[in-house]
Amino acid sequence: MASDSAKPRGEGAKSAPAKTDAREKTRTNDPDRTRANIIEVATHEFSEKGLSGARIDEIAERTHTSKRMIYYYFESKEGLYRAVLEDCYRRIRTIESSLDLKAKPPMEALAQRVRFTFDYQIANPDFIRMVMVENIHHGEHIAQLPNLPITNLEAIDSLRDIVARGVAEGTMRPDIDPIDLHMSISALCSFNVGNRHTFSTIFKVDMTSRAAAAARRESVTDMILRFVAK
Amino acid sequence: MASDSAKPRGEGAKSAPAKTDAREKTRTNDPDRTRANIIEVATHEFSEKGLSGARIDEIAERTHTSKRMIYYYFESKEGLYRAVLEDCYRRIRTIESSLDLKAKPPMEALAQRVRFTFDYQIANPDFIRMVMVENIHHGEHIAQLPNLPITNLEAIDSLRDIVARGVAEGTMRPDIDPIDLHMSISALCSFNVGNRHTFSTIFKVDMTSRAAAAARRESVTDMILRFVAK
Amino acid sequence: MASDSAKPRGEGAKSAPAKTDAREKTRTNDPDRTRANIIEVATHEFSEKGLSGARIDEIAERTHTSKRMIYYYFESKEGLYRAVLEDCYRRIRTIESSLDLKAKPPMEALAQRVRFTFDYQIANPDFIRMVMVENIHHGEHIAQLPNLPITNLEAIDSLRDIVARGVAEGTMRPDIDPIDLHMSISALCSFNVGNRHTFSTIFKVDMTSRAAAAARRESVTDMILRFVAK
Amino acid sequence: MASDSAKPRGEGAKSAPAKTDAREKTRTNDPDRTRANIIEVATHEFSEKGLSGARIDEIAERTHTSKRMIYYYFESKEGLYRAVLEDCYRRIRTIESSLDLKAKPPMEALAQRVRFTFDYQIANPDFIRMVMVENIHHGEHIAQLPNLPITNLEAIDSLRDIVARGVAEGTMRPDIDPIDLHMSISALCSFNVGNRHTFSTIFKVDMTSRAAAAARRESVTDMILRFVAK
DNA sequence: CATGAATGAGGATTCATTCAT
DNA sequence: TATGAATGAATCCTCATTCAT
Repeated sequence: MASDSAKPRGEGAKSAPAKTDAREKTRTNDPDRTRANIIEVATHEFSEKGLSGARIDEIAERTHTSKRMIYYYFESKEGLYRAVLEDCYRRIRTIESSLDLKAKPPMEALAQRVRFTFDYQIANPDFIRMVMVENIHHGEHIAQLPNLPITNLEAIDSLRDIVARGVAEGTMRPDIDPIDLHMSISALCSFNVGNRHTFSTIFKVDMTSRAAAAARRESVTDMILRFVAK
Repeated sequence: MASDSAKPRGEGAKSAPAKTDAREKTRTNDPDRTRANIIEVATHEFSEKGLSGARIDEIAERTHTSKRMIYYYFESKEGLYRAVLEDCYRRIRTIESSLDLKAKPPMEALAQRVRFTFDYQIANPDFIRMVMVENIHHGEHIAQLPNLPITNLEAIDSLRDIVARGVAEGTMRPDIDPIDLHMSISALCSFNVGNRHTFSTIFKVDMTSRAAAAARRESVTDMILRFVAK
Repeated sequence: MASDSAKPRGEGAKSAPAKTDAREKTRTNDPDRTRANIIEVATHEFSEKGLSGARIDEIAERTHTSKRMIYYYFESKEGLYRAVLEDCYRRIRTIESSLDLKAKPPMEALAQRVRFTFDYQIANPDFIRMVMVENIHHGEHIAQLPNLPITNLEAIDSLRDIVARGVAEGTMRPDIDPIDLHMSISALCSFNVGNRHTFSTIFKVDMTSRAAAAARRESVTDMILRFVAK
Repeated sequence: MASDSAKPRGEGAKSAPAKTDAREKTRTNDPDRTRANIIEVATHEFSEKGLSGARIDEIAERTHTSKRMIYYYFESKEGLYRAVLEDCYRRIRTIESSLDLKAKPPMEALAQRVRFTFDYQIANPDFIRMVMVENIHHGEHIAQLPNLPITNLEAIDSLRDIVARGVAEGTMRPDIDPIDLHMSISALCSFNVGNRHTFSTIFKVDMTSRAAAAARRESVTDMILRFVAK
């Protein structure tokens, strides 16, 4: 149904600057744009309130179109949610792929990868929040996405390559499982965003300031590097 | 300990009048039990479906009592949710406190602490799921719980003690921040439960088998130990 | 779900006269009555506009309760429709059963049966209209009613008895199939109500006046009697 | 017979301007054919689901053209419905007229007429279903068709002729009203198709098999013949 | 304490129809 | 003529919550 060529127009919703012309409620007749705009708005709504908490009316209101268009393109609230989910994963994959770490020394490459991941999560909290939402729903929607699983293996391949080079070089332990390593990186990098609210409340600590984030980023990077080091 | 455990009957109680008289005798049902039963059922419902996804009707149905009782004890859906949240944190605190690590060598104590945390999350997925749900809601409800923050500092104190002993002993680095360490342990131990669904779907790996859990537990423990090691 | 003891309170909706007390929007707390009232109103709406043409809002408006109650008792528009359908068939069965034809001479009994059926259809157009609506929907809803089919066989049994007596008496042919006979009676008696609008428009004839109905009733009765006569 | 068959382009046309010029050449698609195709598809849709149950989108989808064309030719859903209704009646009239019964002996002619009608209904269930749908809507649309009523009187005239010949011949009763007779024939012949679903469900009988249909046809024919017989 | 009935406000979804190209 | 995009106004349905008993 409909085209899926949605041109992703940046991760940060509201900040998109120049958008050529008239904004609100202009009949676009550009399906890709309409679609992308809906997804952009919906991403924020779903990541902020969850699947059941999100309101189609609210999404429609923040959109350049009407509620009816949401159903025209996505068929249902869940259909829209799935599209949002897919889009989130597509974006992170695209960006992760753009990292070129092969030329760098393994340890440095790994550090860069960790820092990049850490920064990405902080810059794009919608992503990890969507992941949480989807996990609350037992991953039932991601399981329905046709062309997702394979693609993300790039992240693993990249790690495997780094580790292999590190081992060859003698700086890394040989018994590192790339998937396990990826899991640890993900866990450590997403916690700061995903669990920010409860953790900071309970332990009365700041987790969002630049300083706090920077310190945590180094701690996380350090932890990963020490883990793989020989 | 008759009926005084129906403690915080709502932060902004509007109508609940004095009800400690004649009525008491008609039914012998233990209010504590009723309350506990509701919380038990609600915990599962909220952790499975989130705050907005959970249905009061469903909770009432699974309960030994009726919907009316839920409102009688908790005043609103949010009131019930808060009670559930509080209960979750109370339980984990109680259990964490029961760990006596002071007698053990620091490294061993830390390892035990990590393994314990890891196992607890696996055995009680409701907890981490509730934490996720609460974070989706920006921690606004946990912030309203009157007597929570202080209590959990025990976990930090315990870690601080272990690290101090490790440093004194010469087996641990001196520049370890206990809160940062706790964050890492939490992140690594909760990821397996919290992100299980998306991660296993995307990377087509098993995360729930005994073997997978055991391997991951050791990897996590290893990571923490290497991190603090001198 | 809910009780199905709905006390049928007369076939003609609007005409019900004395109803004890206050009418509009009084909290009844008498589920049977609420249910019956909803069915009464819904019967008319569905028979007038069909399943898809009927509006839940309209039904609710004409009811003593609210739209919400419709869903409370009947779960969905289709659920309400099914309840209405069942009620229609229950009523006609009840009334048909009340006819005591065994004491009368066969020919006379049959004539009375035909006239009664003819008059019933005219007096209760909702019934045959509901049957038409249900046939437009391929009988899919009546097929879902749990306890219907058996019961209506009384109508057949009654006819079989009449014919048997007529045959024994020598006034009726022996090769009359009671189901086939019932079908003819139904066809002839329902046409006047069911196809009234198109037929009278096309042939520019009056079908609703007392005289027209009376003449048609005799023609139909005559046709049936001649058919079975020896 | 190029484009003049797009006859009654709406009884209350609001906007349709003169469109008989330049455009004609761009596409060679035969408008008559397009119209006929739409009507064909719509006939089935309306007769299957009723006026309110039918979906313009579905009709458009099953059509060789687009939704826009439906509105171009028929102006509205009701306009299309009316066109379908008219087409149904036109077809049955055309076919009924093709029966040449004047040469046959009256009783035989009548029998043939009944059998023909019976078979036609079975072969064209859409017709009787449309009639039912229209009656559910109180015949309000057929009343709007400009040139229908007169035409169908042929059916009555034909019957009148047969009966007159039968009376003259001495085989038929003199007091037969042709309209009343037509009504009976219609009732008996349409019931098998129109009420098939409910009747077969309630009485657990088969009404669609060849054998069942044949038996019923003879019963119906027999009933009509006995009715008119002297 | 306990229950089933009742409800208003809101939320997802659908539909006939029109517009831009 | 023809098409896909777009839409407002319903329309069905749900939910937390309250009332009568």
